[in-house]
Amino acid sequence: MPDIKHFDPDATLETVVRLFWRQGVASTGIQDVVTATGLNRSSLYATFGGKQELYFAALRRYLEQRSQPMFRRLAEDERGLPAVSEFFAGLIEARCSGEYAQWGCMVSNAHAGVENSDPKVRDVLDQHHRELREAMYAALVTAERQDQLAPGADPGASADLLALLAYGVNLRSRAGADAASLRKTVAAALGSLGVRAAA
Amino acid sequence: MPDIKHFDPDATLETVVRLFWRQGVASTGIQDVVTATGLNRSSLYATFGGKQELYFAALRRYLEQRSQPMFRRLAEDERGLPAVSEFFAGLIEARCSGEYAQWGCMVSNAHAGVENSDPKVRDVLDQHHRELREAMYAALVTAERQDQLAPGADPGASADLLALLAYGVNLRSRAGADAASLRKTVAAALGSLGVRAAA
DNA sequence: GCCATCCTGAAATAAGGATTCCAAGATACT
DNA sequence: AGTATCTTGGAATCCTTATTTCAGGATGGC
Repeated sequence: MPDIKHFDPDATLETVVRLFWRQGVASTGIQDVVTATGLNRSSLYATFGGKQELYFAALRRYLEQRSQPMFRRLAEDERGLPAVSEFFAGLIEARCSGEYAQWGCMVSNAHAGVENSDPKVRDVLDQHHRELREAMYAALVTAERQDQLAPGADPGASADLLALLAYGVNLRSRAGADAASLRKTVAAALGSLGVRAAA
Repeated sequence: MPDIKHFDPDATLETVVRLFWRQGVASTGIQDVVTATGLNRSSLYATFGGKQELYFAALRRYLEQRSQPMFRRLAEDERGLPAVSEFFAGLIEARCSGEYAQWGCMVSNAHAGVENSDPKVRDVLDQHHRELREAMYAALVTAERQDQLAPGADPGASADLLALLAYGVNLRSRAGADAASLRKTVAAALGSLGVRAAA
């Protein structure tokens, strides 16, 4: 009966993610998407709908494919503070060097743009924040069980703090902040939480 | 000889600041500026140049009129930790309620957009960060002199941390984060620095 | 091999973007 | 008052935008 798709929607969406991630939604035209994906306008609209829906699909994909795996790894790491330390080390590495250097975080970027006026987008932002905070909280509770936290340190409040700190890292790295100084800042934050600074 | 301007460039620029602050540069058209300021395209271009120059002038004005006064007040406050605490209280208040609620910080927003690809813009972002950090540092050194800091707390590293935390507050508040939870997070951060949580 | 069904390509549409131009009006010095 | 100089309003320019349309090509069950 019908013809089948002549392209891979998933690979296409991944290309679109990178476009919106780097340039934001307002500065990315459909023409950019057409050029980057190599497929046709008609196929784009037929598969994903308009620009707004395309952006939303890309944002969701970023959350699921990029953010959540990191959150899961953090939450399930049983080492406590070293897990948190490693999370930030990986974050800073990814933000400051390699293919995605100075791209920031697509979700963090979405906070600052007009994207966030769409309620569905805002839901994704809130979900991202909630999941980041809870992963951090899980790691800190694990740390507390292993007596890695300074007396009086509250895992809940500390999770909030470290989550916000991650947004700061994402933002500043997009403007070219130095990886070394970001690492030092994170180390200081973790040092103030733990009985001893975590490697 | 010449005619004089029939409008106040300074008041106009303030209007433009609010446009770019709220919507970003990519989503704000010259038509929006014309409508909001009430003046004519010709006058706009003759006075400020094109859109990019207009945005840059607005960004500088934001830094000078909005950010730097806050930084100065923080740096010159002799109370130590209560000065830092009050800085964040005012920040959260301004970001979450009143005229500019959910607008975020124009400089923080610029980090996430394509604005930051302009080297001149990036210089402003760096200057903003440097001045924020140094104001924070000055307040923390004052706090240290008054024995308000926990033993082993480093004012330099803590200044870095609190500066990044401010970006996190700016970002999350733009997406509608709750003022109360932001306050709690900041309180926890300051509590981990001081011998006792500052009011 | 047929045909309904979908995909594809490229052009067409309609709206909006930034920027420029020019004639008309206002100014302040001589 | 005259005039050179600037400002102003509004139209005009040219480019880019998102979205739609449609004719033709490919597909797979019958």
